[in-house]
Amino acid sequence: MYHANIPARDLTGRRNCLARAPADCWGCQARRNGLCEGATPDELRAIEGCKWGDREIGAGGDLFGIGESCDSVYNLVEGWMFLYNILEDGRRQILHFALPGAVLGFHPGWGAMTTYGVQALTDSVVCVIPRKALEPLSKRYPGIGMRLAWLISRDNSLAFDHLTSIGRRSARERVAHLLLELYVRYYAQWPGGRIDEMQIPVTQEHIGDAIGLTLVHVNRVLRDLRQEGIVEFHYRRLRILDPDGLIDVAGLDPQLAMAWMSRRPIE
Amino acid sequence: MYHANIPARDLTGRRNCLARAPADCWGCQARRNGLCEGATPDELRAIEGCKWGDREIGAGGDLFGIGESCDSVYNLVEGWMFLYNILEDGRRQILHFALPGAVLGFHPGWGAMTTYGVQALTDSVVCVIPRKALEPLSKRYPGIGMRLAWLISRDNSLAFDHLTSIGRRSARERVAHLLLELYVRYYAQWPGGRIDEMQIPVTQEHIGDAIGLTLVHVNRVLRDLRQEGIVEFHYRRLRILDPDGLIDVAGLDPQLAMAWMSRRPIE
DNA sequence: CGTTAAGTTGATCCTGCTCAAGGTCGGTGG
DNA sequence: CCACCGACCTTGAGCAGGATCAACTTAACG
Repeated sequence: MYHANIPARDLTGRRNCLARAPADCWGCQARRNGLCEGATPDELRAIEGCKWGDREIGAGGDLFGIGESCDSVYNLVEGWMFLYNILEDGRRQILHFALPGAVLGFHPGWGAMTTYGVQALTDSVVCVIPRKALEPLSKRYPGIGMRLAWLISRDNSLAFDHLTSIGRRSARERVAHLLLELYVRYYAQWPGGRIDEMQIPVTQEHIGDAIGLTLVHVNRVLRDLRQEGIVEFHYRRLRILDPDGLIDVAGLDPQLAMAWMSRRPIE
Repeated sequence: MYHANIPARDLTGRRNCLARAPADCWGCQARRNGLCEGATPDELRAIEGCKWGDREIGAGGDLFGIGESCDSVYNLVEGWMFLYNILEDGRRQILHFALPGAVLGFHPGWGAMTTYGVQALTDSVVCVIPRKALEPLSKRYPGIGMRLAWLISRDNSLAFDHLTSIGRRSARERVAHLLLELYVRYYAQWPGGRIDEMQIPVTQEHIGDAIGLTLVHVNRVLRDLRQEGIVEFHYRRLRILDPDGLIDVAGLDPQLAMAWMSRRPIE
C-alpha cells in the first residue's frame, strides 16, 4: 500500500496531502542509494562513522542558496528537492529534480560559492557528510571516488538531455519529455507505483521553469494533451493515460525510452 | 609567440589556417591537465602504463557517434572537440565544447550505448584509457576517482550554466554569455593570448547549435554587437573590443564573471 | 582564379510570451 | 459542516522574439 495518510508540508508550509506517501515510499531506497549504493558493509560503517548527522528541511526551504559557501556533501535520504538558478530580474531556471539517493553539494570550486541553489519540494531529510571527511574516506575506500564520479556523470547525462530538450525541442515535445522523465525516475524509485495515479510534488510553474517555458504556456500544452487523452496533470497528480502516445509526442525512440530505466552503476 | 603557421584541417578536411596554433599552444597543458592534473609521479606512470595509446582524429571526424558503445575513457590531449546530440529530423544540440585536458567518454550505463556523440573541431589527439583499466587504477590510486568526480562535476556545472542560458536568457544574452565562456576557457588554457585576436575554431552555426538559436539569428545578434563596438566574430576569429560591455550584455555580475576563471581542483 | 564553406541580409510567419481576468482546489478556522 | 483564503490552475487577446525561406556576398583554400 503506497499512499497511507502521513501528512507533510508543501511549499506554503501548510499541511497537505500532496506528499502523503509514507517515509517508506518517498525514501525507502535512499539508504541503499547514492553514495551507499553497492557499498560494502565496511564502507557503509565508514560513511556512517564520519557523517555529521541528518538535517531536515521543510518543503519550500533551502538546503543552500545561490552564492553560499558549502563545506559539506549531502545525500538525499527522503523527499524531493530541486536545483535552481535565479537571474537578477527573477527569471528562474530549474536545473535538476533530485530524488532520494541523489548526492547534492559536490561542486567544483570547493571553498568558493555555489553557483546554484537547492530547495525542498517536500519535507526532506539529507545526510550531511563534511567535505573534509570525503578525501580520507575515498583514500581508505577507493570505490567511493568512482561511485561519486558515476553518480555525477549520471546527473550530467540528465543535464545533457535537458539541454537538448530546451535547445531544440518544441514546447509540446519538452513537456512530454519531462513528464516521461519524471515518470521513469519515479518508477525506478518506487516500482509498483501506478501509472495512472502518481504524486509528483511539482507545480506547473516548476515544469515551466525546468523546460524554459512560462507557466501559462505549460498549462496550454497540458490542456491539449489532456484533451487528446494522453496525460492529465493536475494539482501535482500525474496520470499517464496513453504511454505510447506520450512517447510519440516527445519524439522519442520507444526503445531508447525504455533504456532510460536501465541505467545501472558500474558493475 | 602563439600563432606560428602549423596547419591543421578544418571541418571540410581542407587545410586551413584557422587552427594554425602550434601543438604547444593547443595542447601544451593537456598532459598536465585532465586525469593527470595534480597527479603524483607514481600515478602518472601508472596511467601511462595502462593506456592503450593515442588516437588522432581529423577535424570533422567523430571520436564516437551517438548510440555507439564505448569501452574507453579519453583524455583530450590536443585540439578542440564538441559533444552533441542530434534528433531524428536533424536538429542538433551542442552540449559542450571540450578543450585540452577534458575527460571524454565517461558516462553512465557502461556497456550500453552513448547518448551523445563527440566530434573534432580541429585535428585532435586523445589518449585512450580502456575502461577496464580504470577501476583497478582507481583502487591502487584513490586520488584518481576523486579527480574524475571533480572533473565531471566541473563539466556538470558548465552544463547548468548552459541550461540557465538557453532556458531563461534572450538571444543577445546567450550569445554574449557563450562568447565570454569561450574567452575565459581559452584564456585559462593559453594565458597570454590576446583578447582582441583569438582563434576560436567554431562557426556561427556551432554557436547557434550550442545556445539553441538558428545560425541566421546568431548572425543578426553578432551584427548588432559588432555595430555597437562590443565584439567581432568573423570566420572563427573572436575579437572582444569592449569586455565590460560584453559582460553587461550577458547580464552577468562582473565579479562572478571573474570568478569563472578561478575554478581550481580540490586542494 | 575557381570552388566551397561560411557569413549576411530581407521578407514573412508562427511559436510562445505578456498582460489580465476568472476559476478551482484544499486547508484552516469558525 | 461551511465560509473563507491563498496557492494553483485556466483561458482569452494581443504582441514580439526568433524561425523559416531564399537570395546574395565574402573569405579561405587549392
